[in-house]
Amino acid sequence: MQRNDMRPTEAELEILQVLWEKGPSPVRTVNDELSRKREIGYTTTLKLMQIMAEKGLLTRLKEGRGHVYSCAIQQNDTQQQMLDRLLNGVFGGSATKLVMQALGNSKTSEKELNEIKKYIENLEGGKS
Amino acid sequence: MQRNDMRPTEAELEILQVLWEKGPSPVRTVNDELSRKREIGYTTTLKLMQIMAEKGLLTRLKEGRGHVYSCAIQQNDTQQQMLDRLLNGVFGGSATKLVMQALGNSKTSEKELNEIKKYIENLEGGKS
DNA sequence: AATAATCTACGAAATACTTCGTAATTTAAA
DNA sequence: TTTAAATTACGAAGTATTTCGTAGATTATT
Repeated sequence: MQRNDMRPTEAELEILQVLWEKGPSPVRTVNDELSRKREIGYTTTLKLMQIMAEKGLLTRLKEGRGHVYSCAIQQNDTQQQMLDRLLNGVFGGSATKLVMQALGNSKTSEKELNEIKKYIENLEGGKS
Repeated sequence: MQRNDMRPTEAELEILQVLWEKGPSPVRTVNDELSRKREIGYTTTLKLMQIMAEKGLLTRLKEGRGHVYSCAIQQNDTQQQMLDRLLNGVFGGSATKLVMQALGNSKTSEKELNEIKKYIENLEGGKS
């Protein structure tokens, strides 16, 4: 399994997002995607991705004229890790507090709220 | 109200945590607290807190030989802001996904799960 | 008042993160 | 095969963050 203490930076996260969504892609694709949100030079994206490959956040394969990059870390693992960080760093470790705040100030639909309720009941079942 | 787009850094967050928990405190107290977790020089903490005061994250009052610092931003606001950031940055904006992940991999007690369920039902009531 | 202890102000080094220019390389097109 | 287009490698500048040393000021002790 991948090293677990990786803390992607803000910029790295943007790139991971694209790759998680679009799957393995060349720099060009990632850069195009990032450019839709903000101005960013091609070589900036390239450099970031090269560094991420060195760090082990991405892997890459030669493909035609350039490379195709893939995420080396799971989206789930990253989510969990960053969640833990927020939980301990800002919510004093209370998942309850975090969950309530997340649901309170967000436009979560009734349907989704119901799903969550079911999910909780499932958890409760598993514990008893 | 306080500016809403403040992004405390990691180190700043540590300090805010202490002040939120202990209330207004001098540098010495904050530094002692931080030192329990990791090695950090007094002047490092001092400098950080001075910068935070400049930025408007903290306020301070002369008190005896030194100063007493207080948080200028609410814990709630900060929690919400960082939650939003995580939500959009890593969970694609889906509070549901985030909540499930938070509950899934954490040792939330049955009692707490129940509280959350009630909280959700309350939300549902408010929406209909 | 002299000495010691504590705190502040200031500057600057050390580190981490982001950005991009340029030159070299590779591939495709003319 | 020459030219053009795309990609890479590399270095380095720019910015933000974290760290701390030193000198000076303030307060408490002797």
